[in-house]
Amino acid sequence: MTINRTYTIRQLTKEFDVTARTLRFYEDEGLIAPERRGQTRIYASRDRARIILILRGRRVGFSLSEIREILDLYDTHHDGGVTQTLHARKKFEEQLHKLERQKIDIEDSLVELKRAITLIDDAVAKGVLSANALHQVAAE
Amino acid sequence: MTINRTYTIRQLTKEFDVTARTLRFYEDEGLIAPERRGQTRIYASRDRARIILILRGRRVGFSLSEIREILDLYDTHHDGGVTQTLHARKKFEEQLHKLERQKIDIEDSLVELKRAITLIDDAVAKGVLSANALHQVAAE
DNA sequence: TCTCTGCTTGACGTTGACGTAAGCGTAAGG
DNA sequence: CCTTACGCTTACGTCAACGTCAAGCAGAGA
Repeated sequence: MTINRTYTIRQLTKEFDVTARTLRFYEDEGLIAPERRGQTRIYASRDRARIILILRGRRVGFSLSEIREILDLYDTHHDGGVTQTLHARKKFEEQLHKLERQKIDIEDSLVELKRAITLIDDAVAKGVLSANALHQVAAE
Repeated sequence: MTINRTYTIRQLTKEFDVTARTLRFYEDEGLIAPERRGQTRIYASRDRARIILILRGRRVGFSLSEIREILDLYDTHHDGGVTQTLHARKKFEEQLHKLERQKIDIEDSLVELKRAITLIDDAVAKGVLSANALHQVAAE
């Protein structure tokens, strides 16, 4: 079962290192929907889980509207018909491919950065800074 | 040796699917510096290589100023002293760590998306759409 | 009671990364 | 010679994702 804790806005801002403005903004944008005790927001575990997804989505380069789409899919595809569900499947696959392409980009960049670093290390070790060798990395 | 072709702005926009405005903007921002024949920009292989780096950097979530920093490092660290060079090494490592963190985020997201898709497939195969099972994915 | 702390709702400001439109130059083809 | 294609600069516009006030309520403690 899901843990049924609740959280204040402050607790979440500290846990995830975001501002309260950000969380309220995500609410305005329909990404989360905490309950209210009077005026004050009361975040449940569900909201917290969504925030985790939002922030990770943000880190991997999804826009908020893309993230909202994914969250909506998790929420609503199961009460739609088969058509809705297959639409959801298609959207999930799109995101999947986007991330796979991005993973390749990252791996390529990692290789390049590591090469640059070893070249620097070699150069420093020998006391020689080879301009040509370093330029190779950038030009390839 | 580096190939010594040149390119018009149009050729590059088509090759990389960006607008001319974008390339001119990158020039204003100091990311590239094509030569001129009169007013007209003439891009060399060097510029093209930089554009590839810029676009890949963009895709993995670097800001243009971060990208400029990296490009500057490739350009200038070898005529600075050892201090400059070690500063460059440090910057490279920072980018490296950022990308490694991002790679983990992406792999996690990939796992999640794949799970969501197989759950959908299973549900559709059985003709049963389990709301609980799907909600698990979002809440974990 | 006063004040402090935390939370709220507007609403305007900011930054990055371009888009878009105006207005002009130039070279080739019909 | 006129249009079409491509290129240029200048400059204002836009959109996302918040930041930054301003002004106010609610409860807890001195």
